Amino acid sequence: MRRSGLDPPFPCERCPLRPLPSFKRLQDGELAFIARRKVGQKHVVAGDTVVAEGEAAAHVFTLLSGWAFRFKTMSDGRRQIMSFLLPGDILGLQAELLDVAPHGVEAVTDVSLCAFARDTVWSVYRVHPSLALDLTWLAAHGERLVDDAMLSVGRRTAMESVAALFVSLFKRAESAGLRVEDSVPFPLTQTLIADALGLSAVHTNRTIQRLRRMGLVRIADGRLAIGDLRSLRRVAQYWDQPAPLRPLF
Amino acid sequence: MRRSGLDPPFPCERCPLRPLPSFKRLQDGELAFIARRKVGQKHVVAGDTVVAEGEAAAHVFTLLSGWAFRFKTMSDGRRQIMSFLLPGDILGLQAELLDVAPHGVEAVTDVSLCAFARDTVWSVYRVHPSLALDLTWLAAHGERLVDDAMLSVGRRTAMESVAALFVSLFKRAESAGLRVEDSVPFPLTQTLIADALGLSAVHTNRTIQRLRRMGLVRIADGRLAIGDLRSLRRVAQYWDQPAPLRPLF
DNA sequence: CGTTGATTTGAGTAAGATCAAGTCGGGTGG
DNA sequence: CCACCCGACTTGATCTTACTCAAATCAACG
Repeated sequence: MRRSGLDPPFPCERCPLRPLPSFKRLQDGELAFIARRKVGQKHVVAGDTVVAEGEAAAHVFTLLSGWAFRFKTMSDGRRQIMSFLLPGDILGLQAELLDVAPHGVEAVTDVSLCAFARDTVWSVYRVHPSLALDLTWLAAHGERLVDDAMLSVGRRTAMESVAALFVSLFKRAESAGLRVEDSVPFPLTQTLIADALGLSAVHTNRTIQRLRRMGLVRIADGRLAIGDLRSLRRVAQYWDQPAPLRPLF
Repeated sequence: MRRSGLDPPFPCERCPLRPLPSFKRLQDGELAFIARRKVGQKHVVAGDTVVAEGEAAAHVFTLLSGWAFRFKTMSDGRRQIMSFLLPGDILGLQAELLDVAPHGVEAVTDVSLCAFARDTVWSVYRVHPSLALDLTWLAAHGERLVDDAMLSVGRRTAMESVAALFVSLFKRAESAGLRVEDSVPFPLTQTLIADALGLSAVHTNRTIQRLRRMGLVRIADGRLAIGDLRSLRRVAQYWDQPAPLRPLF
């Protein structure tokens, strides 16, 4: 296990995410404001904890690179993953507002996070109402993701759930600028997928194999490619509205 | 089916919820501001739709009285309830921010809602930063509820899920001032509970019967009483941190 | 080359779904 | 008042999806 720490902040002016077409442009002064509130870069090694379950809030973070997930565990070890976090996603808002993190956050890959000063949220609300609204937008968007996942876990069959997860992650990875040719990076183990969908790892494995044999997905070398998006969506019964521009902190 | 409509607003100054001990006190001017933005009272009859799935946002509402629920349906009729809404809960924030309601809302009982003017959210952010923060708090709190529910649907057994739902609803109803003696109103049908927990109605029925026979809950005359909260929590493996004061719009 | 984590396969089992009746209570119309 | 209807709840029987346990394979790594 390698070290985790807090480095000098990566300069927002050279942010690799912000220029992407899926992110909202900022107004004058807003970028400078965000940059000023950024206190450093946190690095967490794959498999390590970013935020411990039930811990008081440390910082609000934006995920700059790498994948992570939010989860809850039960005393006997059962675990439910609420959502995966990709570059551009914010984390720690709940913990900040509700005083304590109602869930843990763990890094799937090595991860780099932009850390914001402790009073950032409140200062955003006082100084930049439009950024504050963006923050609420991000909270609402986060809930939308969980709502979608809830439909999978509660009502979709294993086949449909896995298919829906693949479509959703593919689109999100694409919008984070991770798509190359017809594939995106895919660092999730089958155990993680199982914990996100409320399935056992064994059953998840068999389900993925079926999707593969149907030629709907290809997973190899840590990358995910979708053969026929239309068909996969049909299997999943999953249609989302086209994503609007999203804010980035 | 009786009529639904929009009546003159119930005066915020005489709000029956706000004085309750679980709600946050407001600063000077905030109540007046809220009252000014309130455009009317919407009444929806039990079983009717408050917000249609996929519809553009109409208003942001606060639930004044009655119970409702947020849900998604699949083309073949399978339905997942994301969360129940009790007096004091806000609804329509997601639809307002994300342009379209990602889920439907239906009334369980007859329901009365405080409707706010279309530009309310933005004006809150410009004029009353502290209220804006409250709005985000409510969004974050809403997501916490869904996260909890997700653990039930994904990882808890039927027994645990039902128990957890009962505990959660009992506490929420209590904090909305609905508790009388050792019971709260309980208008949910077993079908609704099933749709919230991702179970079949039949299995939900048998599970509730078991809880009853164990003496952990009593449900009669549309009310829910919990025999031994401690034991029920143990069965559910459900412990929440004591609720902090929550904002009310 | 042994270890470790991820994936795969097989066999047996159980939680929960589905199908089919039947009960109970509260309306509604005759 | 009574017959009927409807929705919610209940019960029994059967079936299936997905879980559990156990072991094998495979690749990466030190």
